[in-house]
Amino acid sequence: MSTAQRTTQCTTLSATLSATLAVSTVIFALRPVEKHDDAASGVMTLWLPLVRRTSDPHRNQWALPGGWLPNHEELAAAAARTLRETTSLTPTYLEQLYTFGAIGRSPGRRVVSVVYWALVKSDEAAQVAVGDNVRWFPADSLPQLAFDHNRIVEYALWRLRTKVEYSRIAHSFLGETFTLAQLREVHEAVLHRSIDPANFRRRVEASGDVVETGEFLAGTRHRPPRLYRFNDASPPATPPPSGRRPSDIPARPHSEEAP
Amino acid sequence: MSTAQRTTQCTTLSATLSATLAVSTVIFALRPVEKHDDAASGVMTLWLPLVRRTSDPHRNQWALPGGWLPNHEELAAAAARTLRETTSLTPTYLEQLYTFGAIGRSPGRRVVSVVYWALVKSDEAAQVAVGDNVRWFPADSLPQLAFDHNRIVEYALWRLRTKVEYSRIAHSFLGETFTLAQLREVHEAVLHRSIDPANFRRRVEASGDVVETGEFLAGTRHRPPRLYRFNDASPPATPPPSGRRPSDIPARPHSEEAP
DNA sequence: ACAAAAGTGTTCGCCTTACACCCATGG
DNA sequence: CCATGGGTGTAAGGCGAACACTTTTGT
Repeated sequence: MSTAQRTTQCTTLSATLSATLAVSTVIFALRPVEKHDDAASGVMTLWLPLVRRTSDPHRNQWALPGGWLPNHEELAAAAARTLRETTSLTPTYLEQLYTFGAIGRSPGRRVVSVVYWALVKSDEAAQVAVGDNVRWFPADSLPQLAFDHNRIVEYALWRLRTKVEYSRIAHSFLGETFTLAQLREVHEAVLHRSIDPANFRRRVEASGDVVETGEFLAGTRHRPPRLYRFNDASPPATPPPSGRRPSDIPARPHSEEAP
Repeated sequence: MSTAQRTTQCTTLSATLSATLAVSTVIFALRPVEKHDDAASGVMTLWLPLVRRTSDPHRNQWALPGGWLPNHEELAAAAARTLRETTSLTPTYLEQLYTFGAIGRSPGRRVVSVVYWALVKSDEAAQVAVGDNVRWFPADSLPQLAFDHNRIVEYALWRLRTKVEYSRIAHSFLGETFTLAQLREVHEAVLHRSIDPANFRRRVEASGDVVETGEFLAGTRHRPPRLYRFNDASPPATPPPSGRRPSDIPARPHSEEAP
């Protein structure tokens, strides 16, 4: 096949079908809420990092990290890569959220965005180099974002809040070991309401999602709390296309792609 | 911009990024299960229509209805159209399921498929013209399908079964009015297990999702059952990006696209 | 000793389940 | 009048919400 032929075919394809494919990610982390005087209070809330656009549709507006999908890269891998390149974060949780493809969503050409959502640990989030083009925003009070990104974040927030109640994704915000109070803080920050410590303890212990380490956390102002660890053996209760159903199909390593 | 320039740019785009975008749909309907002698028993089960591929990757294998995404057509509209063109069905429910884009899923070029799932009413499903290239299959025992379509159907089935328990999509299988026994049949067929009629009645009545019509269904072998109607005023309890959250954002007519 | 957080016990009300029972109609 | 599905009553078990209470540490 000559170059001319290939080029012609491409023109046809691109004119009649073929919108441009992009991948974006909504990243959530828990960070201490700021006081007026830039001191940090102990209370944690949901934040997300945004990047400032440097090119033209919506130049200078804040937007979700993302980029075009390279032909040779898996969807989830592209999400993880663009996320790392723009914010230098590594997610502990990454799942496809939704695909946005309405015709008018990007001025000019048709763009279809496969959007992922990610959770990162608090300590890692603290190390992000913020600058003129990357900044954290409180998830509940965002400025006006580029494209339809406000709606996307809103949907991702809803997804996070509903999913935290029936799955164990809250662990993704925490380190290897944690106290039940810390785990409760995560739930309280995500759902932003207070939770009865006694009932929370019993619910979590009964779920089998955590196991005692035997260790205690030292250095607290008062009685030292037990440290727990995530229980890898308990069932996921959720199957986005690779979090497989119990039976049949052989699981594949680490991606959520079905072939 | 000259034609040459445009063509060159296109070649670049298509070589480095831009996979091809497709839309497919998993369609579910309830149909009476077949007996060995081709008589129909009264029991209903889940079926889905598949089309036989006529072109080359996986030629002659069964596959989900679908097609390439035209540049000027909304995602959901493309799903509804390809579904109508291949099976002449009109869905009463249509929702985005997931986007499958793994590199090896289609031999040759990279294809990213935005997959929808749909429900159609039983009486309409009965009128589908089956032929050599369109046929109904029981959802639980499919042949080997083209591409990754077996996995896609498996995921759609899981989605249907979990969603039927907390939302009112079961109504989408039924007509304008229905008896509680018919509604229960839908649940039983989807979940394939029997449900206590007494408890089911109370649960549904308490949910507020249905209202009595005052009419009764005549012509049954025994006591005539009440007819109910779907209650449009009760809350959706579910928000794929347009099934909006209670508050803030103005609802948009009928599509699930966020702009 | 006292404040404050860790952790335990107990009660209440709601919802689901199981199952016994009555009701209405066609044959 | 009786078989069959429509429809009602009721009691037991599970689970979350509320809240009183005990335990253990640092200061």
